[in-house]
Amino acid sequence: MELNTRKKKILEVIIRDYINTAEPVGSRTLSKRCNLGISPATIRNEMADLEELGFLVQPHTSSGRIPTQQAYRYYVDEIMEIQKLEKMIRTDIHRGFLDHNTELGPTMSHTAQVLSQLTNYTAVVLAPRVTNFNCKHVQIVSLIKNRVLMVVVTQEGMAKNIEVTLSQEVDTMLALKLSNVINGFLKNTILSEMSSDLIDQIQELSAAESKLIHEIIPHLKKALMEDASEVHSTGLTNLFNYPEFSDVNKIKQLINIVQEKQVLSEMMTSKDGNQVIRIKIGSENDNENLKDFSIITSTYELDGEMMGAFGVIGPTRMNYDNVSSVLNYIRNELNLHISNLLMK
Amino acid sequence: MELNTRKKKILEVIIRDYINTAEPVGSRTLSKRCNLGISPATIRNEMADLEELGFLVQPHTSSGRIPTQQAYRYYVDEIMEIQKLEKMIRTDIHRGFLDHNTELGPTMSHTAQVLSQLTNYTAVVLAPRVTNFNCKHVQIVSLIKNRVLMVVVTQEGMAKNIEVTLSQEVDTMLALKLSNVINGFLKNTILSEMSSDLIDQIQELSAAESKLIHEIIPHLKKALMEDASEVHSTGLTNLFNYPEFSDVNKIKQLINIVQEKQVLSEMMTSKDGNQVIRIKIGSENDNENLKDFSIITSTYELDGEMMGAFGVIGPTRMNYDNVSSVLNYIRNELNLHISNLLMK
DNA sequence: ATTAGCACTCACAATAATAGAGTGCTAACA
DNA sequence: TGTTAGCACTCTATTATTGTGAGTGCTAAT
Repeated sequence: MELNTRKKKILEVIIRDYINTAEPVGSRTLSKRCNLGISPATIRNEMADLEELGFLVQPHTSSGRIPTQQAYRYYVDEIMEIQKLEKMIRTDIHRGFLDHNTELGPTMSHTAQVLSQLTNYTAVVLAPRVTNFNCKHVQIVSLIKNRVLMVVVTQEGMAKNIEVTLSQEVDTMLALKLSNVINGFLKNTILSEMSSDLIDQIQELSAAESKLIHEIIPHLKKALMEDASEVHSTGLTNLFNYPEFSDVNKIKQLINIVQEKQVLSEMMTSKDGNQVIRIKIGSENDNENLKDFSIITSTYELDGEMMGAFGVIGPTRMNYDNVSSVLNYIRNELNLHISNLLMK
Repeated sequence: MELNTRKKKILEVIIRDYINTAEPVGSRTLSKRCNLGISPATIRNEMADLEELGFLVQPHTSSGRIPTQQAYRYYVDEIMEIQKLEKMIRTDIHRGFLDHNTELGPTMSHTAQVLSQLTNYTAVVLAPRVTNFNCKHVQIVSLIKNRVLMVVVTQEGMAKNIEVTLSQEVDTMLALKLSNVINGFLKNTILSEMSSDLIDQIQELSAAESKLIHEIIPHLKKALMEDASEVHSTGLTNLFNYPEFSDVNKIKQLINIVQEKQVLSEMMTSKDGNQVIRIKIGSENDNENLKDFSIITSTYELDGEMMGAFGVIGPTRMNYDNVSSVLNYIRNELNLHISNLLMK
């Protein structure tokens, strides 16, 4: 769908105005506020056209108009350009990361903090997922009686805990031995491809030990499969300040979204085109609870491999420009710091 | 403060009614609803007295009356009696726990689930804190270059991860050696009392190794000190259904409470008398955000030692009877299952 | 001591009136 | 032919007005 230059300009101004004020935009105020050099009557005509094309709606006859989701989509695709953040803000963010880049956890929660603060929306950050990375080392630690803790360490230096109860008692020495056996296998295998058949080939294992290993492997695989990476969210209450969220039901939806970490995680990591910044507007979201929201996400990488995702949830009347700029910059910062953190 | 029998009875009925309906209670409806055998006029007189004594207030002249915090306090201390839960509910809960008692994490989140479901308020459960327990074992796992993961295991079989960056590279072998050294010390020491002076007495350590140990010990201590145990919360949206929470500001307060896990944790674990069920009503809470809420908490134990806490957050107009009964029973269940889980 | 009766109060709901911002349409204009 | 001024009309939001009902306090009778 192509719009002529003037329609495009008018649509842009309307959207900008509505994003700022949350009030339906009328022709008169519009012509006053931004001097486009055309009269309200002309604007009215154009607006009527835009309404017919599906870009605008009137909440009721004889009120101003508000943008439809289609309008936001058009704005995002055809009008908006991602700006570079101001120099001052950039250095602020950069410094902030330098102060928090000692450990992975703090880096993640700091990212969420910064995101929600810069955008005034709700921020979500997914920590790196351990699954699918090359497993460097598995350490089995005896907890008590027949309960053990398995610590899986990836090539990149990330760790994940898995706690399981086995059929037999495991003391410190046995735990060490089991670790060694499993690590022997792991030298060159991606964990998710590991087969427990190989175990039977080992000679020096007693029947009991072999049985334990057979128990352990599926636990490892299963736990890594369903590995929902940590989800950090901040600024939940930011959204409460926007008039569209004075409705308690919307707030419920929001809370449900943020609490369903599994869903959130899948949604944010699912590939979808090659865009660096992914924008989902209102009903473009599959998740029922997100139909009234927009969500803008991006991902961070290590060696070209996607490590995790982060993004912002807000009203469909969202400041798409600003959020995109922020995500864009944060993405670079994250890529930088994560690689420092894990590979240094 | 002592009230005569009739005043006590009337106060009780008013509180019960208000808890159910959230509407100011008037003399006429009261005398109709519960046949106390006295006329509205008499009730009016008694109510006027109760108001003078600080137990009731009128939202406006010529409306019914609602209980004050003082009234709830009196009700909780002098009127209410903790009932045993119905047999059917008890067995339901018990079975539920049996289905979720394989690991600590699931048990905790299941507890939160059950609590919020049975009470219709917001539930909070603190997982056991590792601090102050006897440390059985520390395993140091090499992550990458100079980053290591320390896994601390307590006598009771709980584990905690601590990730740190050291000044030197640590490989798998060195990690094992460091573990052994530290475990040598730990045999009979509570970790928080461990001194790094002892390290210098060991002969077989190289200067580099000794230096590493000196770096590690403070990290261990610090991490365990500030150990905010995991906080599980559920049923945040339960409260939205009560009329007192149609106000967005109250919701903000609630979310702030639940998100300040550190504060919540300290508040719930701080000792305060010897009560099994601890009830804090409105402004009795120190935390500013909790001034409009009531919170009822209890603790669970292992060998007489407090392991963690759990409780329910709701409006001051809370069903104190029911919540107390539920907490009381859950407490027993938790004590039972935790000991099975950790000691079996 | 209790209660019936009565005048009074106040929040809340329903109704009506008014103002204001916006629209669509028509006719005049460049 | 595109643009604009003018005008009648529409609809919401605000304010004022009124009635209703549940409740109270007080007084006098039981």
